[in-house]
Amino acid sequence: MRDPDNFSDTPAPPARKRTTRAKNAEATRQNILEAALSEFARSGFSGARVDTIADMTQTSKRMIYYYFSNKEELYLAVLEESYKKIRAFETEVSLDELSPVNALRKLVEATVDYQAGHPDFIRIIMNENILQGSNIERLPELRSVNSGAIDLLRRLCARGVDDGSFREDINPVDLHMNISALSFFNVSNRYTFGFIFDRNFSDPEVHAARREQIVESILRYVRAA
Amino acid sequence: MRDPDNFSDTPAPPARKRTTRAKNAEATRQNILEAALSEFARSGFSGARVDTIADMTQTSKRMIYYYFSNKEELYLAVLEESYKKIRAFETEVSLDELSPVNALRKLVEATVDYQAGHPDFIRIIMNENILQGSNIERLPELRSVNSGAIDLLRRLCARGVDDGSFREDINPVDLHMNISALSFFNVSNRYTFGFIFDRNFSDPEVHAARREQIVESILRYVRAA
DNA sequence: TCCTTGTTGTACCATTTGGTACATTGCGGA
DNA sequence: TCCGCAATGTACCAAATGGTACAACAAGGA
Repeated sequence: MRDPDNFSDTPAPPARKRTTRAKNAEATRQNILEAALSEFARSGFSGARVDTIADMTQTSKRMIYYYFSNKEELYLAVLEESYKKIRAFETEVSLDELSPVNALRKLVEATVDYQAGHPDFIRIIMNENILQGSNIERLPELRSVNSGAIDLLRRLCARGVDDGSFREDINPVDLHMNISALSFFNVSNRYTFGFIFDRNFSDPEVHAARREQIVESILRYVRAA
Repeated sequence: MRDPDNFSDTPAPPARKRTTRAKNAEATRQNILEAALSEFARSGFSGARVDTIADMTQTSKRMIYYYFSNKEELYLAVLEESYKKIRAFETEVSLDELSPVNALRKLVEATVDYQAGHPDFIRIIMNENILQGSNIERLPELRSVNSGAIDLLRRLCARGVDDGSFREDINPVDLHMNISALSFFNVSNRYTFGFIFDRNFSDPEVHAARREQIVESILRYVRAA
């Protein structure tokens, strides 16, 4: 994913291979972003330590401030990239050749799996909500990004109404919210809920069973009559 | 619930009445707990400032360390009290004289309203999950506390199956999880979701409409056939 | 070859922050 | 009335933490 060249975490031997500096620049930036995602997700904005991020990087703290002028900007960059990645995922799921019911099933399953597979993303969003959305407001382009998800559902609902499998009065935003809520909660509250009710969501079987319940819940929500 | 005596939220005039010290002691502790809940909820564990909590209090930082030996213990006390309060609420909702469908409707509505009315509680739980449940593990009594919620649902399901209104294969933990997820998400993701999809959940009408969708979703989830 | 410019490492600083030393006050029991 | 101890206020500290000064290095154009 990245040129590991002459950077390493340990006190480091002088220098080994050698690539052009220009090439490393972007790689360094990405390297920082990945480390930052992990650290912000683990500890929240305030809990995250810039020094810790630097240590996870193949470069130094100096570089963090070189590419992202301060901690807040770095956090913002992480937030933006996280949302862009989930959008990319959504558009990848191909549903057009499936029946409405099967398409919705597939979409829900994919969403549940995606969220479960990206706990860092979930935590970043949780953290942003603790901060009362103060940063996301600076990223207005996310609105158009996410409205794609609604369009997708709107079309799907229309198809479902046409073939008689869905009821008519479904608001796609509510539907999206139901899907999001059920798949988000699985991950977001994994620790407290898992502890209190003794469910280990890391277990693949537990995950699959829960996913089926979510699918069931959504299908029952949209089905006609 | 508490002796309101000479405590108030505003900067407050020097000192007014005068109660016995002993009496004030418990009040001071409660006063600190309330301030801490608010601050931890607003900023998360790391983001919360002990000095800020002290400022919100009618007493000094010294007292925080007197009653709770350090920041972590204070956080733990807040977490514990939050859970105990939500338990108290659940047992208060009386459902026995209602039909299963109406009882479930009432329970869901009450849950949605309760969570919406206690955003600080929601944030505390979010924060605890960001911390990967490291503190809740030290409060094993919460397990028995919350298992009451499951018992309630189990009985309700049995009644519903008896009178033919509910399907037979409902797992009460899954049902509880659905209810929790849908009502939790409303509050937990209020800022990001609200911003992206332009929904203001503080608006009573928006809240009521969403609540009805959640009830609908749950009822469809349990209904027979 | 040399100089400009983007990139990077080292060492350091000022402030913030959790936490404490120490003195003081006043209630309640003897 | 007086003393012991719970309760509290003031002032302070050491460590952690976000951020920076400054120098140096490398690559590419002149």
